[in-house]
Amino acid sequence: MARRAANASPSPSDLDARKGTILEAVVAEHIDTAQPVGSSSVAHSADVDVSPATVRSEMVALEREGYLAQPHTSAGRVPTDKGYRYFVDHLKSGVLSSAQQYQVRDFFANVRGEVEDVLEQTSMILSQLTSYTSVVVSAGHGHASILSVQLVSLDARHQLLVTVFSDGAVVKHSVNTTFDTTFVDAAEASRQLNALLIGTTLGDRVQVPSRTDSVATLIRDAVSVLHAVQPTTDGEQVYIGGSSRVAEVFDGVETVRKVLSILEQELLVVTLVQDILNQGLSVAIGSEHGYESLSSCAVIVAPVTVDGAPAGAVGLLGPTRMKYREAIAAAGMVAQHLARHFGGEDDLA
Amino acid sequence: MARRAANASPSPSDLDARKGTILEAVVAEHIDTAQPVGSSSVAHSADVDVSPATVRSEMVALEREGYLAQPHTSAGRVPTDKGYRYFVDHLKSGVLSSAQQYQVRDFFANVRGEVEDVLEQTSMILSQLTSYTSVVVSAGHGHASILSVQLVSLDARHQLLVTVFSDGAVVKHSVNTTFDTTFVDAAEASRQLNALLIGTTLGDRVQVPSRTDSVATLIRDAVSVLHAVQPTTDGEQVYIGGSSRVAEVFDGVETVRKVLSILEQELLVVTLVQDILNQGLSVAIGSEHGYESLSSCAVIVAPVTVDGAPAGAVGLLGPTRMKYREAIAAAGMVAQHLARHFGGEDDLA
DNA sequence: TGTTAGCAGTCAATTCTACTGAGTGCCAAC
DNA sequence: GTTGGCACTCAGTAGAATTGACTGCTAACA
Repeated sequence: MARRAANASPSPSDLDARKGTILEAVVAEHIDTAQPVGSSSVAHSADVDVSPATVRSEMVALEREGYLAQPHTSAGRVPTDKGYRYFVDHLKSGVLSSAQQYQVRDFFANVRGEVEDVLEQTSMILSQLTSYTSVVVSAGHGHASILSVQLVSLDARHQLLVTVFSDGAVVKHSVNTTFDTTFVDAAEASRQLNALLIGTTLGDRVQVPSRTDSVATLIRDAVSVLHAVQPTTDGEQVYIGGSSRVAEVFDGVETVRKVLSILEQELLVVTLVQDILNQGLSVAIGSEHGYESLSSCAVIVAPVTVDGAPAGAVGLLGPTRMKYREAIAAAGMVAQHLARHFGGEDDLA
Repeated sequence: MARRAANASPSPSDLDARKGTILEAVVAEHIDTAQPVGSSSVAHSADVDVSPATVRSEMVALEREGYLAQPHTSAGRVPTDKGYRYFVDHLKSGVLSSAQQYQVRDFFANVRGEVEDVLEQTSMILSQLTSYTSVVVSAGHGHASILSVQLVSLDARHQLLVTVFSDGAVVKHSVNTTFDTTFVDAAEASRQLNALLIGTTLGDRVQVPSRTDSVATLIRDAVSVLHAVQPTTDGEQVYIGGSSRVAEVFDGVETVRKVLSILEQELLVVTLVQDILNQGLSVAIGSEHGYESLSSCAVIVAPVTVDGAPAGAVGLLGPTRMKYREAIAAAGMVAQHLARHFGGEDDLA
């Protein structure tokens, strides 16, 4: 896969072959064992055939260049974020085990129900597949056009504005008035709102009636409520799967707490995923994403594109020493299946 | 508050005054310190004025009767679930600090937005107030009547059925057909569905047309999709606040994982809360609720009643050694404000 | 010049031991 | 029935000794 980071350091940061091999061996072993890696185990690893002493001198160099770090003098080396970055950038693309592939295919072949349910279940299966916490983000309907709007009266002063978008999203907004509204007025407002809004997107400005009668006021209120999108979001949904994995995968109560606390804030998660995609990355390691409290995490994202338009993303959140190969493969495969699932193919539900 | 458990043991399990005082002192101190409690600290506590030796002999009795347990020979005593139960049953009702009361009042005075948002924020504030994980459950719309149904065409074979309930809930269902549907047919089906369903509840059976034309088929499909409620749920929503608290409040990775894993399963949480309410309890301690993996948890629930009908519940989840007095008071106060917020009072949003 | 073996040194982690002190149960005196 | 006192238990801790997994350095080697 060997995705190059768009924001990679000016020099291509390519190490000579032997240093590269050694670094990769260190990272691979550290991911496996979670322990500092010593020179001898690297020297005995498959791709390296120099003595421990040579490995040691190379490690000194790698440490000086910032790829490795030493917890204390008499310990082995541990990769830094930069070390992981090199590793990920030079990763050969992986594939899932056939059992896992089967599981994904089987899931998408049989999944039924509303979009929301599918995304939620997708998130669960992705987490199950990787044993990391997964995140599925669906794009907002900011660019979807309106198919229908309807005002439903709850009582004389409370209306419910129900809007249906071309992407199948249904959104409700309360419209409260300071005057009583008759059913007739509500129906008339509904009719005019439809005429006004169908085919527009939330970004389009529309010409609202300036009259002062109750129907016109109702229409103005409804449009303004509808268009009052949050500055930070336009209806993205987040589905988090396997948040309990956080407790398994990270060590230290404080880390677990921090990560959970981030996951609680859905807006933050959306922003995080979009930031990473905007940086052109597919993996953000440690401090790369700029979220202080996720500095011991790596985030993998795979965009989901339906009919050429971005439709969301799937992500995985794990420790920096996560199994990148498998996780990237899983996220990629799920993203692809998700895209196909929502792309033209008719689902038989 | 001194709520008696509906399922309390046959005998009212009332200890003589001194035993009771001692037990309460043990529980109170254990809640405070998380440490086994010894005879001397109990003897020196405010409400007890006998010597440590006497306390010891009473403790032996309390242990024999199952209220206390000893982690090991030379340690103090720790309350059992039964001990906590006694403590909770004899708890005097507490009140929140005035700062906390102010916070709740202020919150409910200023909160705006859709029901869902209010509930979500309520859950957050309750968690913040108590530093436990909070759960807010809204009742399903199984008993709400239908205000409006509308079929919106996504394309020739995919319709969206949008249903508005009298409680303000909006629900969508996909209706997919194997034949092409014209806009005219969809509109006609929509009209007839309205005539058929408005005023009914999901429990009511309705007479669907038996004709075989496309409009009638569409109507039948729509009604069956709508009425195909899950056997286990009828649209309850769960809002969980402060799940990151789990990491602070429980010790042991495994416990944290188990609890998070329960919280991930929203259906389970709804069932749990309803089970507890059905048992007539307001607090379920340890094994009382029958969920194996929550055996080290206590759950506090307070029902929310709007206009005489159950409208949901708020809950708190903490370790068995939680601060019951404060937590019960907080849950109670929030439940009450929530009821008032949705009961008749006009919100000015 | 780059690679290697060997060696001395470092330091976290482990193990062992001894000790401390909180807490008990029991008993005899009140 | 209550209490003080005493012997006993045992988890937790602190300190010392040991281990062993590393390193960096240096001298020999190809």
